[in-house]
Amino acid sequence: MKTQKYHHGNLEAALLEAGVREARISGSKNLGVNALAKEVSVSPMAVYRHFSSGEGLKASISQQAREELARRMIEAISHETSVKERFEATGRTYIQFALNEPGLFSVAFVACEAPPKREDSPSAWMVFQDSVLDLCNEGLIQAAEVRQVTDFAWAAVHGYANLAGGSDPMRPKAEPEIIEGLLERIWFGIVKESVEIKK
Amino acid sequence: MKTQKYHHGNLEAALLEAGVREARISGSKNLGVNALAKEVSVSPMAVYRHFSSGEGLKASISQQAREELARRMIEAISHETSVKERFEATGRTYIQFALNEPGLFSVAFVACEAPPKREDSPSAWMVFQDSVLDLCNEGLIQAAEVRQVTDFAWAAVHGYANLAGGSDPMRPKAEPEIIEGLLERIWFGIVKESVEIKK
DNA sequence: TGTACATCAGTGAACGCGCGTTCACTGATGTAC
DNA sequence: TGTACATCAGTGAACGCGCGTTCACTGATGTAC
Repeated sequence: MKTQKYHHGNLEAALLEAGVREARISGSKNLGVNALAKEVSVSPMAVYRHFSSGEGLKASISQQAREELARRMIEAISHETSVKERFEATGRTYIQFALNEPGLFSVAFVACEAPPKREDSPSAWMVFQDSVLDLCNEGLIQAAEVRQVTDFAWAAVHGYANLAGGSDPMRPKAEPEIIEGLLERIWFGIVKESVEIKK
Repeated sequence: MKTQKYHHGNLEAALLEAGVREARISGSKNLGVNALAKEVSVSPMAVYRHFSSGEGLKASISQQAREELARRMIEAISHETSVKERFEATGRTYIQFALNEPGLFSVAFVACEAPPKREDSPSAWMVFQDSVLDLCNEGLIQAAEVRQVTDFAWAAVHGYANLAGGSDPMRPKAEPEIIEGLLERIWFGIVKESVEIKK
């Protein structure tokens, strides 16, 4: 890892690593070309061997953050069995990610003027959608509702994560029972029936 | 308005006006001290007579954007009669504001290191909360649920506004029926019962 | 197996620019007497 | 009603800094023959 020879260093990975490390600490503040080049002890120009522009670099770091989120969601899902629990685990993990890693979360959804070099893998959106498709397979929602349900649940979780992790004095409290209450209300919005009736 | 004399101009208002104008066009990109001072044909130092720092100026412009949002929500509410319609009008207006004024919306919730000089007036959050309190007065929700419901509905609407107004290729479609579907699902999450049963 | 050479992946210095902020200073306004 | 003077609200130039990007160049690697 420390073998920073003149040549043949895995500079791209090192830049992304440094970017993620910086993102954790201070969000999207210090993700510039010169700053990160200095961080990995490299000339600024070297960055352009691997990224088309500073925006491209930022976009790839943002992607790293999203993929980390996706991995945590996948990990959380693996511990649950019922489709409802699996679905709620994705939302809970999403919110916890935003609260535990505010810098990384803000970078994950920062606006970039350039696209990343490849598609997200794993993709947090796909993980979310898959858990909705599972609800569909179980007959809890109809196939035609999949897109609507995904958008609704994603929006509610994403909005809560943004607001609770923000600095507004009126922001929602980030307490477990509040989060569970939110997930419960999302569930009502998904199945459109009260749980008691469903049972 | 054009009386830009040496002295006695309402520079503070002019700066905020220019900031809002710039925010509409390009979000939070060009809200710096030097840029806005130049925009209103004034020396940069003059800005510091009215704002403690560049961050303070940005915070006040952000506040202007939030207050504009709040005014539109109030206006929309005034056309509705039933509490449900009034509530949904706030959410619909919030989303439409984000879609029609993406720059202003992003500035409204941009992170600022300094607080604004006064409280929001009108406050979008208060408008939202008031419409939830109306639901409570009508007996549709319990008093103890007010905070939970406000957080849930605010999160869902805010998240949808952020995602739909973003640049992600997987973002929700910004079509009326999608938005109405979202508002309907939020309503289920609020009352926790299907509408048919309620009637 | 050795060598010539193209290519790759970096160096190091510099550019123009806009940023937030500060300096000493000044023209206009308001007020006390 | 006039005047002296404090205060207010600006000017204009400059600072140090970090930004994205570009220049010509070079050390290391890989490959054809």
